[in-house]
Amino acid sequence: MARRRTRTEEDERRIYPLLAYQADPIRESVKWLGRKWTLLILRDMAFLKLTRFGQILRNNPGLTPRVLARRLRQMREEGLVERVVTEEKVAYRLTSRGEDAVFILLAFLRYGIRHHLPPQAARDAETES
Amino acid sequence: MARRRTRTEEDERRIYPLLAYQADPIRESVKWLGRKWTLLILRDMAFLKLTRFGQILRNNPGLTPRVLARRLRQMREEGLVERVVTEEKVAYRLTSRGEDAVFILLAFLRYGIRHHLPPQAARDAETES
DNA sequence: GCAAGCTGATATCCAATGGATAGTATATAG
DNA sequence: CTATATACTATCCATTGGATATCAGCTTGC
Repeated sequence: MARRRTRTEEDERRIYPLLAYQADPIRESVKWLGRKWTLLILRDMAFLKLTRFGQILRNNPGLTPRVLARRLRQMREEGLVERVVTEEKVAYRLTSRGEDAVFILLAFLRYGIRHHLPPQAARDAETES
Repeated sequence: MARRRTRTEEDERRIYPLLAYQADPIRESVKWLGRKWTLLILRDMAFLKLTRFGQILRNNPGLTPRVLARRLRQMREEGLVERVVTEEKVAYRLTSRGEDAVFILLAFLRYGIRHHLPPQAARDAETES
């Protein structure tokens, strides 16, 4: 994991005016990526290399086909994934925009390691063995 | 903004086993931070330094008092914010765990700048003036 | 050829969540 | 005494999500 970095005053001077922007970038990106299951689907595709409807479904207990279909459609609208049909099979692939969103997943991963893993596991995860 | 960094194979070898973990850190952190309005409330507190119920409410069109109250209660359960009563006034403050979650906001901010700002504004935002 | 079993979905129905709006308790201002 | 503000809570309806069944298209066994 990258070394922790503290936000500086310089950071804040740069960030503040962006939030006042008519289309606040945090609000917009949360709107497209923040709905239930979206980030977990993205995780399955980016890290576990899952590409099939059924794989993603089986990997997420609680996720139903109805919701997965809707989410994939919305993710296609945002340009995060594309639907590819090859040899009569359907596959979903991350676009470059989808790859860009992986940085968000890494931030969640780091937070999760720090705050939702038992202490010993968190130490193992942060210090390379 | 930090320079872009490409994920390496080394990264992937480190990330994969974490996802197989019984309590997947991405799933856990998304569960606590991924509900509607949570990240926007966090943004208001971290970047705009809002501390009052009414301030946050007014700054988020569409957010209702009912939902804000529930979200703040849930955020207190997760230890992201604390409720402080001083001189008969109520204020909410980020805890250190809340500050840790700001890295997630920065990831959303960067994605939003790249993909949800008009091209010229995105360039202005990424290259310091 | 045809039932059995995959696949990627869609349809129906009910539960949970969120949004609109009104109201409450307390305090301060005029 | 009324008006206004703050930090909520209550009621009600709309939207979203979850459980389950079903479907169309294709392959596989026999």
